[in-house]
Amino acid sequence: MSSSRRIGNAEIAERLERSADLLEIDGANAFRVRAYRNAAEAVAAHAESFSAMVERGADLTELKGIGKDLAAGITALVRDGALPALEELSARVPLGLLDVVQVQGVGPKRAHTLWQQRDVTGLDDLERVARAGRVADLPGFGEKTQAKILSGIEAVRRRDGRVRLGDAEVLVRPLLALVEGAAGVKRAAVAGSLRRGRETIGDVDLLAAAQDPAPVMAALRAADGVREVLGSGDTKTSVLLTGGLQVDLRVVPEAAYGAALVYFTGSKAHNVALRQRAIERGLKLSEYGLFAGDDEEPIAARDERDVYAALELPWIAPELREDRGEVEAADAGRLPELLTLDDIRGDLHWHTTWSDGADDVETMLEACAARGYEYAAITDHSQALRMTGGLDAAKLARQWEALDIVERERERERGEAAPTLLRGLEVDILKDGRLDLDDDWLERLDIVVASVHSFFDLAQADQTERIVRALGHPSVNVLAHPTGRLLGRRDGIDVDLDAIFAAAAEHGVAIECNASPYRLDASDVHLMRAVRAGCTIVIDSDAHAAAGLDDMRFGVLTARRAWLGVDQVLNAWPLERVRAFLGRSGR
DNA sequence: GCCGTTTTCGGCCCGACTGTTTTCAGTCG
Repeated sequence: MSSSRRIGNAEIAERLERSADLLEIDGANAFRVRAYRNAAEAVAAHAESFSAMVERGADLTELKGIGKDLAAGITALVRDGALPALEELSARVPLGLLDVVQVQGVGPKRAHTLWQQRDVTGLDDLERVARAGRVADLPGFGEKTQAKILSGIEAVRRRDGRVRLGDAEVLVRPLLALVEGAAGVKRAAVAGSLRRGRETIGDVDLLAAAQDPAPVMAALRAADGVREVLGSGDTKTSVLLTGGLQVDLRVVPEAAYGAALVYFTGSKAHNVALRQRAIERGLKLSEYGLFAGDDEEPIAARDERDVYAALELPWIAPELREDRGEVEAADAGRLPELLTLDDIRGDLHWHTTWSDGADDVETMLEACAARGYEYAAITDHSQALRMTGGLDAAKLARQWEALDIVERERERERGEAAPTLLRGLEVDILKDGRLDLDDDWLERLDIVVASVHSFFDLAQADQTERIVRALGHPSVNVLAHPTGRLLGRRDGIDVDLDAIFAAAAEHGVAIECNASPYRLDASDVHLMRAVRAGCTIVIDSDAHAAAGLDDMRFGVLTARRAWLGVDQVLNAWPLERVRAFLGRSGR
C-alpha cells in the first residue's frame, strides 16, 4: 500500500456521504445519490475495517449496497487516500454549497439554482445576495423564503453540530411531560434517534396519540425554551429550542400509535427495510398502519408488536433499528438477548477525592450499594495526571490504609461489606507504552485500568505501538476509553483499532465502553469490532461523583446498539467470574 | 449506482408542510 496511514470506516463513510451531497447539488440522478448514501451507511456500520478488507483482497461487492463501481472507489480511497468520484465533483461543485444546504428551506435544488443564477458558492454569498433582495425574485423562491433563509443562515452559524445524548435527554424530559399532560393525549413517547440511543442527536421526535391534535400542538408551541415555531399543522409541529435543538411533534389517532412509533423511531434505513418486507407480502406500510391493497382498515397499527408480528417478525428493540442486519436476524429468529441495566452487577471505574473525584470513598460505595451492585472498583488516577492529584506509590499506600478502615467500618455497621470493594487504579499509559506505576504495586492491585491521557497527536503507527505495548503488560485488565474522543469537542487519537483489539483479545484485556455521555468510547460500532476480534467488554461509568454512576445507562444503551448481551460484558458477570477474568483470586 | 427464483433492464419508500403557485415543486424527516 502506498498510503502508510490506514483510513477508518467512519472516514470512508464521511467521504461517501459528502459525495452524495455534492452529487445531489449537481443535479445527479436521485437513485445514484441514494446509492452513495446507502454505501456510506453500510461502511459505517460494518464491523471489520475496510482498510483491512482491502489489504487482504476481500470482495467488497459481497456487502449489501456496494457494487462494482463503489468497491473500486473505496479500494482507491484506501490505497491512495482519495475517492476519484469525490475528487472530480470537488473540482466542479463549490464545497461551500455543502453549508448552504444546511440552511432550513434550502435543499439541493435551490442550492443549485442559487449557484447557477446568483453565483452563490457559500454562506457568505448567500447572505449577501439575500440581503440585497436578489433571492426573492428567483423562480420558486419568494419574500417569505428569502426571510427564512436569512434567519436560517444565523441558525447554521450558531449551531455547533449535534447534541449529546445526555444533553438531549435533559432538554426533552420536560417537553415530554408537557405533551403527556396536554388535553386529550392518550399515549406519548420519545421516538427518533433519541429512542434508539444514538450517541448524538440531530433533532428530537415526540409522538402523541390524541383525537384532537390542536391542544397538544398549542402546548408545544407555548412551551418554555421554544424560540421559534418552524411549522405547525394538524399532524406535525416543529419548533426550535433556545439552544438550537429542533423538536418535531407528531400527533396520530390512538389506533395508529404503534405504526407511527415504528415509523418515527426509524432509522430511515430500518423503515425502508420494513416497507420492502411489506411490499414483498403485497402490503403497504406507512405511519398510519400496515395495509392490504386499498383497504381503509389496517391489518396492524395500534401497537409496535402488532406491526412487526404482521410482518412475520418478532418485536425489534429500538437500539437495533439501524439496518445493520436486524431484520434478517429477526426473520431467522436470531435476535440477540440484549443486555439491560438490571444485568449490571458492578461498576469497575470511578474516582474519589483521592484524585479528581468530588465524593469520598464512603459516599461512592453507598451510592454503588444503592444501585444494587455486587462489587465496585475504586480507580483513581495515577501520578502522571498531576492536575487531578493522581496517586504515586506512597499516596496509594496511604489510600490502602484508609480503605482498610473503610472496609472494617462497613462490615461493623452493616454486617456485610456489599458491594465488595475492588482496589484498582486508572494508570496512565506513558508516551512510550510503559505504565505510570511500579510493577510490584501493579501486581497487588485487584484491577488495573490503563488509559491514554497525553500525547494525543502521535502518528498512527507510534500511537498504536504505544498502546499495544501497554496491553502486553501482564497486570493490565482494561483499556479505558480507547480513542480518547470527547463528543463535539475532540476527535479521538489516530490509532489502528483492529491492531489494538487483536492485542487486547490476545492478552485478556477488556475493552471499555466508557458510559460518560461526553465519551461513549468505545462507540457502538467499535464495540462490535472488538467483540468480533474476541474481546470482552466492560461498561464503566467513569463517575467523578456519586450521581455520575447513573451514566451507566448510556453505556448500556450503547452496548445494546452493539448487539451485546450478558455473556460479552464483564460487569454483568458474578464476582467470582470477574475475579477469574482479572486473574486475581482475591486478597 | 445497486440489484435480481417474475431480472442484466427498469425498477428503486412514503407522506406532511410551506410557499409559490392556481395544481405543484421543493424540502424535510
